[in-house]
Amino acid sequence: MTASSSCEPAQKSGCTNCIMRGLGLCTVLIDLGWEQPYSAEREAIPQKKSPFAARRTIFHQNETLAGVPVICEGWATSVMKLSNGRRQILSILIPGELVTCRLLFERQLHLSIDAVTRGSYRMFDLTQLRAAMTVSPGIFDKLLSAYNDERNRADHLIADLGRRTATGRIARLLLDIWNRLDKSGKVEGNSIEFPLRQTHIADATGLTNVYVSKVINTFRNDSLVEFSDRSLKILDIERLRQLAM
Amino acid sequence: MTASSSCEPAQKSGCTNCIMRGLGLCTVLIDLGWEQPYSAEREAIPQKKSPFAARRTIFHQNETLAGVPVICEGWATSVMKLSNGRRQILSILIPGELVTCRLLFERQLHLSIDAVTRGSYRMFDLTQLRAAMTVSPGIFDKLLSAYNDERNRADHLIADLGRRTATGRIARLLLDIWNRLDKSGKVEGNSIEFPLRQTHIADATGLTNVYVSKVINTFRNDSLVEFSDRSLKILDIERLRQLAM
DNA sequence: CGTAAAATTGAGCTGTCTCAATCAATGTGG
DNA sequence: CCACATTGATTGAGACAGCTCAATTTTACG
Repeated sequence: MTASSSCEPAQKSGCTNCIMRGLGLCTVLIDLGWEQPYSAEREAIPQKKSPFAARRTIFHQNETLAGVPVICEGWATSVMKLSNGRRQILSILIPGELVTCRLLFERQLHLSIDAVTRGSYRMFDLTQLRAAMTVSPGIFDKLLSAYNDERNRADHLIADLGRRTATGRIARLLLDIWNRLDKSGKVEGNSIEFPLRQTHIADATGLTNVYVSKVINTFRNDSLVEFSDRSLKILDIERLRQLAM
Repeated sequence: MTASSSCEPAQKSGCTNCIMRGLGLCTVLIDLGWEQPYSAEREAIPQKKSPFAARRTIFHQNETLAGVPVICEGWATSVMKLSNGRRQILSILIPGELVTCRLLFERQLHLSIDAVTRGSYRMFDLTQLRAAMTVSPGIFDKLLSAYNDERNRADHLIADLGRRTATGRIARLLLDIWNRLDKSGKVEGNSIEFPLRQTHIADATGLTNVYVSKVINTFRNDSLVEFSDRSLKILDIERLRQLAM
């Protein structure tokens, strides 16, 4: 049986590298054969997954959540929307990632979660997670170190926005996503899935979509990267790293 | 007895609003009469405080710490230093504040802590703190919510740097510091202690010291603020808030 | 009191933005 | 499965916010 149109191919699922699976918090799914390729059995698994459509806001700024959402399939962004109508992307969420560890300790979201592609998330119950944390020091440490990673990325983003030029910021964004996908073995040949629009890059780097287009074109003309069919190929990673300093 | 030259007046100590005191983690000091005004007794308290000089780096980027430092007196900054020589201030540390909650879960500092004024810090033992956290849910929650606050500020800074103009960023920085001091009752009349140099403001807002000088002068000419003798007086907070949007 | 650090000022430059028009790609409903 | 509507990308011309450089003055500090 091939995958139906309502279901992503197993490839795109984040389960393999999902933080919750790493914590053993997903045993039910493992037992049920979740990691097997797409199959009738798999579709029979109780679907607690919530789908989301592309380009929709999944959770609104200031919404209150009773759990911690994890992105199962598809890409999303966490966005801060300012009163002047401008938007700043705080982080790009790829499959298998927790939306934000902050929700482990606070029910209110201070930012909006917007979908890039269509996909799905699974909501992990907060009290259940907190209980797991107090019982198991391993889980506690891993979740907190995930929080530290989040914080680390935020700090680097601050430095990028405050002290780097457009070229550097964009190069760093591309390399950052590259590295994250690389860690979970999602680099194929020298290219990765890359569903972000230039608008997303602009909102993530504090630039204009117009200017992003111009910078990306210089990258293309210099044979650094190639975009095609929602994927990114890096042709000269060394020179790109140079631009990222 | 008046304060000796080697000791700040009680006014400048952060103990009154120190997070550790709030957590009851400072009972020894309380019992010994720490909260009394400057006195011979107070000076007799076992001094675990470590002094630091103005404008010095207190902890270096990538240093490994066995505890969590709390600023007792004086102001400091946490700074990210880039390879191109530029620097970005991630946060301004005022007396009574924990340097960063990240150190509760990770021994390595990823940024540098630089003093603004001279002052002192006290190092809280990591294992002792972790133990207190596991024993007392109250302490756990408070420290984690402090971490959330930190994270929150980082997110807002990202949005500021990415999507706001120089005027807005500077206005927001001034108001942010104002509000933090206000919370701990340190606004007197309509002015606050303000030891930051324009260079600090520049590094915190991602601008140049030259341009900061120009913007601040427009603020002065518009009778929004007044700087004198390391203090800041806000003359028209409403209009300043407008500029901050 | 002398030296180092900080602030000010001006002239010129440039990276990035705005506006606007056009073209390409993607998605949707009949 | 096509036609239309929407969203995204490209391009060019012009404007301006914020930068660099450099000289001078003011302030802070040992």
